[in-house]
Amino acid sequence: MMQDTLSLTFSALSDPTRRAMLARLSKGEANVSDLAKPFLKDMSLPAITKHLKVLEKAGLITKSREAQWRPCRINGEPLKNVSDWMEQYRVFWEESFDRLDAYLKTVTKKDLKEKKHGRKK
Amino acid sequence: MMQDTLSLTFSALSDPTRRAMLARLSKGEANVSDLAKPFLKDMSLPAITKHLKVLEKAGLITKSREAQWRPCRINGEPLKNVSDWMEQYRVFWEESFDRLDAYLKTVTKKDLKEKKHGRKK
DNA sequence: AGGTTAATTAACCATATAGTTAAATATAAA
DNA sequence: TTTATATTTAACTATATGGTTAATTAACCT
Repeated sequence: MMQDTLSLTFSALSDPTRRAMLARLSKGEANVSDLAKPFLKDMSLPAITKHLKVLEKAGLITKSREAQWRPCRINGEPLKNVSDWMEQYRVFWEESFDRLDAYLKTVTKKDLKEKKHGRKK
Repeated sequence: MMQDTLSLTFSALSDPTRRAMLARLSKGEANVSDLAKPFLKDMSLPAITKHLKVLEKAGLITKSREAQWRPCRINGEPLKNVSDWMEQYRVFWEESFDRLDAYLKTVTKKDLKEKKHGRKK
């Protein structure tokens, strides 16, 4: 079972169908059948409803009512929490480039030496 | 089933135990029993092993061997992918609510116009 | 009222996930 | 060689997840 909001958000984002729905909603409001259209060859409408429920429970979208349609809108707030959580780790992917760079420089130097002295390892 | 790397990463991050392990590893290398210690009142060691396997398969940590210990290190690369994915949504949490609201209303108006003049898309 | 469109709910199924206990493996140390 | 420590694997269980089809609800349109 999952109670904390960050887990709920990450879990909702861990599905490509749901991420595609968010991507669509980032271009503007859309109702359920609009959102379903790209996926109806792969899955049924009830499956879509379920995915939307997951997004809704995570607070990533909101649904309203307009006649028989349910227009959905993206809500970025939970993504703010993800972004805040990510910040503490930024150094670990920016640093890796430095290390790779340093490593490549080392290898190059070593290689040059090896060539000169005809030695390996 | 989950094949794409982004889904794998989000899924690995959707558990508070695993995020706590990452937080611990962000302070430096640690072996399995170090990582387990804060959780042994809540779960068994095999449960810890499984969580670490999830993190490892997502590429978020690497494990090496040192005598009977398995020192683990964080690997930030998958988080870079998450960060890149997140960028397209930054506008939805970072801009003022008024501006975001205005933006969404614009998109909605366009959609309504399209509806008025007949078919969408 | 009857029919159409939009979306959800119910009931069900298969697989994945997160945990358990008990046994096994790997290495060090006595 | 035995024992202790660190960790994993095996076998199992319960619940969650992601899908299905069939039925249902809700609102609109003649």
